[in-house]
Amino acid sequence: MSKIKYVFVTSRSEALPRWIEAFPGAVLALPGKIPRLPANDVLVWFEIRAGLDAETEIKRLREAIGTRPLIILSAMPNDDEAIRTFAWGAKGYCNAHSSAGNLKLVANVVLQGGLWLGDSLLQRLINATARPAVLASAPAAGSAAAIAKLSGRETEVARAVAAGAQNKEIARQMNITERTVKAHVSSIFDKLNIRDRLQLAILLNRNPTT
Amino acid sequence: MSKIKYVFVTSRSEALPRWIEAFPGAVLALPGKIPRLPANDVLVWFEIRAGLDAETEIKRLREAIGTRPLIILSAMPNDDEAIRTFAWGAKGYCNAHSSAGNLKLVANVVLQGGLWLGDSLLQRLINATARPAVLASAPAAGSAAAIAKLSGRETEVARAVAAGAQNKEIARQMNITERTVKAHVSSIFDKLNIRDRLQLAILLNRNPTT
DNA sequence: GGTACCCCTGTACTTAAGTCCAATGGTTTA
DNA sequence: TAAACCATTGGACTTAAGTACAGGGGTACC
Repeated sequence: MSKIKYVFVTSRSEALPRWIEAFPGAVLALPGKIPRLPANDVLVWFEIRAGLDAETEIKRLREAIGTRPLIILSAMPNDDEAIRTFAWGAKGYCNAHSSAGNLKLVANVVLQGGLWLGDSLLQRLINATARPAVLASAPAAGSAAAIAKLSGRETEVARAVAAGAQNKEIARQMNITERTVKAHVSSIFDKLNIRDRLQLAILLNRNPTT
Repeated sequence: MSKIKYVFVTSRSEALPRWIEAFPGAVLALPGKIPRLPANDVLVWFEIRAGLDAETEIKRLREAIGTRPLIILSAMPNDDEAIRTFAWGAKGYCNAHSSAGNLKLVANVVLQGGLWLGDSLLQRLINATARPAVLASAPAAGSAAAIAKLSGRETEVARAVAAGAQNKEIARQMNITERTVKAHVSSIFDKLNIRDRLQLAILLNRNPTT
């Protein structure tokens, strides 16, 4: 992993000392004035502040940063706010006044592909999800029938493709060769009688009507 | 952080080579036969295997390990199983055949207080939780808001792409050159800050809330 | 033991996709 | 009227995707 660039998006005039302590080279940006970002290895922090439409700002920010990881800072964290931010695509949510050490920890976790959220929050998510109705409606109707024809690994690959992943990414994630991913992908096309990954994404992502 | 002890709970007679590679000093234990554990710095892995009542086992295991972090391994990971395991208190869920490097990564994330779960899973959790309250007031930032930024022709192209069409087909259909289609497509990617047509399809096809 | 999968990989090839640089003519707007 | 989009295209290029052909090792079933 090469050098990571840290960008703090906040309406403050200057960064909190702890942020700088944690990430000396960090860049400060105002909401709505996001600088151009390099292709990768960027971690974006957004601080929710009073008197600021977090939803609008975060969504705008998301468009500016694409799929780069985003962590939300809040001076007064609470579960509801956290859930909303995760719904907007955040990978982490933590106290804006966390120590430098904790910030680095959170950054590490997120950069390694993990999520950062409190235990109470997780429990709320689980409780809301682990109900029959939700579970039942999860996989789209069309997809369920389609996926049934696939083998275990093929299913994994198909899901990843439907989520927008490229072969190389899937290979890394599943710890196999890109060649093997291609083999699975071809087999999937064959079984589902479709021509390319775009069709697969459409098939698996389409809504169950109802 | 002092030395961490890793315990793998599985019905296998021996650990997978990758587990040992990742954690040379790891201990193997059978479900129901958990050894006494030191006070802290223990990370417990539990492998879900066919023909085993995961729920009962995990709950029993939970009693034996207290609040020590638990990560679930599954040879055939899927979202439903993952949700259930998190409901039972797991901190992570990953493929039992992950590489040594990945296992260490997951361990790191969890030991540092993070959670490990796939993106697709998070999305399901979020959707289940946030839908009634949040989405009600903010109808699908996805398609509508995104498309608004596109010009007329770009919108046409975007819709065709999201429907699974190839550039050549779109060209014929719109009676322009494939080259022009490409230009529109590139412009779309640029405006929506996405990388390829697959992402576009996902963006436009994801539930526009009725 | 044979047949049929599944999972994994390699080489080599064709084609679709996407980008870069560059240009033309039309419309809208400050 | 200049600036700023929009729609259109060309040439050249790089890379991702997908296919064809071919193999190895594993499990499951008859």
